[in-house]
Amino acid sequence: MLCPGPRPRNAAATRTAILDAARERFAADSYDDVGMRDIARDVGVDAALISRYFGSKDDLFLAALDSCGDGSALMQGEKADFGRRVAHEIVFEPKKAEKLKGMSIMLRSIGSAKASEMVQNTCTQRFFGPLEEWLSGPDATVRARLLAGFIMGMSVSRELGGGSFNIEPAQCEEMRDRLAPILQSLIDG
Amino acid sequence: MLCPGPRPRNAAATRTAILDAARERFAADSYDDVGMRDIARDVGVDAALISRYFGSKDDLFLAALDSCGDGSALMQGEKADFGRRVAHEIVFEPKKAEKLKGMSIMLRSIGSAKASEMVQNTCTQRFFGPLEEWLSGPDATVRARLLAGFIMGMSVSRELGGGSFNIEPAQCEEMRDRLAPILQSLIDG
DNA sequence: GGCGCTTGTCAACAGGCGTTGACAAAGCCA
DNA sequence: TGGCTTTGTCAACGCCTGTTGACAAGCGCC
Repeated sequence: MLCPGPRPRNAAATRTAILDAARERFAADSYDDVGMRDIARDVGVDAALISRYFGSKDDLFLAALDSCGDGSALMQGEKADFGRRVAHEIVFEPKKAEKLKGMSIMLRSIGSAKASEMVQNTCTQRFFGPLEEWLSGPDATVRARLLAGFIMGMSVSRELGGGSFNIEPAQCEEMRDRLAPILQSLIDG
Repeated sequence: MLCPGPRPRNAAATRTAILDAARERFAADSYDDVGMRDIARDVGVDAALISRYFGSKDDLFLAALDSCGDGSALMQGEKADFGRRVAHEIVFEPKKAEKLKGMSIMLRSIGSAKASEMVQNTCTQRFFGPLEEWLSGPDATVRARLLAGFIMGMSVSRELGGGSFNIEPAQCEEMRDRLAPILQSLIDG
C-alpha cells in the first residue's frame, strides 16, 4: 500500500487516504491504542499533516465514525428474512459486518474515556434511532435496544472468545438456528 | 476514604486496599485510562508502592480480575427462575451486577490492546467455562455463548445509551418481560 | 523567471505514563 | 541504645503521545 518516492501532491486524495486508514485503524483498535503516527505511517505521510487536515485526534475519530454511514445496511432486505440473514452473518461472516464498520469502531472504543461520549452520541443518532424507526411497531424503542444489544453482544462474545467463537462447524449452525428466531421475534413485534 | 496524617505501617492492609481500589478503578474505566497514580491517590499512597507490591500494571490488573471470583454469582438460585431474575437485574438493578464486577472489568478493557489477551483468558476460564458446565444440557457450549453474549450485550447497549437505557419506567418493564423468556429458553435447552 | 499559495516534512515541545533506585522513618530485637 | 528489616516517600528516568511552528519543495499564474 505504501509506495516509494515522494508523495504526489494531491490534497483531496491524501485526505481521503488518511480517512480510510483512520477508519481501518479505529475499527481494529481502540481510540487509545491508535496513534496518529500509526495512521500516518499507513498512508505514508507525516503525522503533522493529519493534524492540519482534521484538526485534533477527536475530530479525526468523529470523521472516521461519520464516514461509516448509519446502520442502514442492517435494515436492507426483507423484514421477514431478517433473523435468519443477520444470524447467518453474525456466525459465519463476521467480516461482512464490514457493512457495519461503524459498529466495530464503537465497540472498540466504548470503554475509552476520551471516546465514549462521541461514541454514545453517534450511536444514538446513527444506530438506535434509525433502527427504532425502522421497526416502527409497538414498543419499537425496547425492541430496538434488545436487538442492538444482542447483535453487539455476540460481537463482544466473539471477541472475548479470542477473535472467533471457537466452536465447531456443527455448533455454528446450531448457534445460527437458535439465534435467528430470537432476532426475528424482535422484528415481528 | 482518605484520612490525613501518615499512613499506618501495615503491609497486608495496604496491599488489599490497593487491590480494592484497583478493582473499582478497572471496573469504571478501561485499562488504558486507569493510571497507577490514580489508584495510588485513592488509597493515599505513593504509586511506586504499587509497583513494589504487585510488580507491573499487568500483574495488578490480573490480580484485580482474579479477586472478582468467577461468574458463579450468576448461577445461584433456581434454574427455573433464571430468566426472570437476571432480566430484572439487567434492567432494574445494574448495580447488582456488582456481583459480576469481573464482567464490568472485562467489558471496559476488552478493546484495549494491552489488556485484551488477559481479558480473553480470564473470560474463558472464569465465565464461559463455568457457565457451560452449569448449563450442562445438549449444545451447552452454544447456549452458554448466546447467554453470555446477550447479557454482555445488554450492558454494552446500556453503556452506549449513555450509562442507562434512557427509556421510561413502563418500557423498562416491557424490556424485562421480553428479555426474561429469551434468557430462560437458553437455560431450558 | 519570479511571486505566491499549496502540500508535505522535520524537529521540537509539553505532558503523561510505568517503573526504578535512593532515601527517610517506623518498629522490632538484642 | 544501636543495628536491621520493613514500609513508605520522593525525584527522576526513558518512553510515548498529540500538537505546533518553522522550513522545503511543488505547482499555477502573471
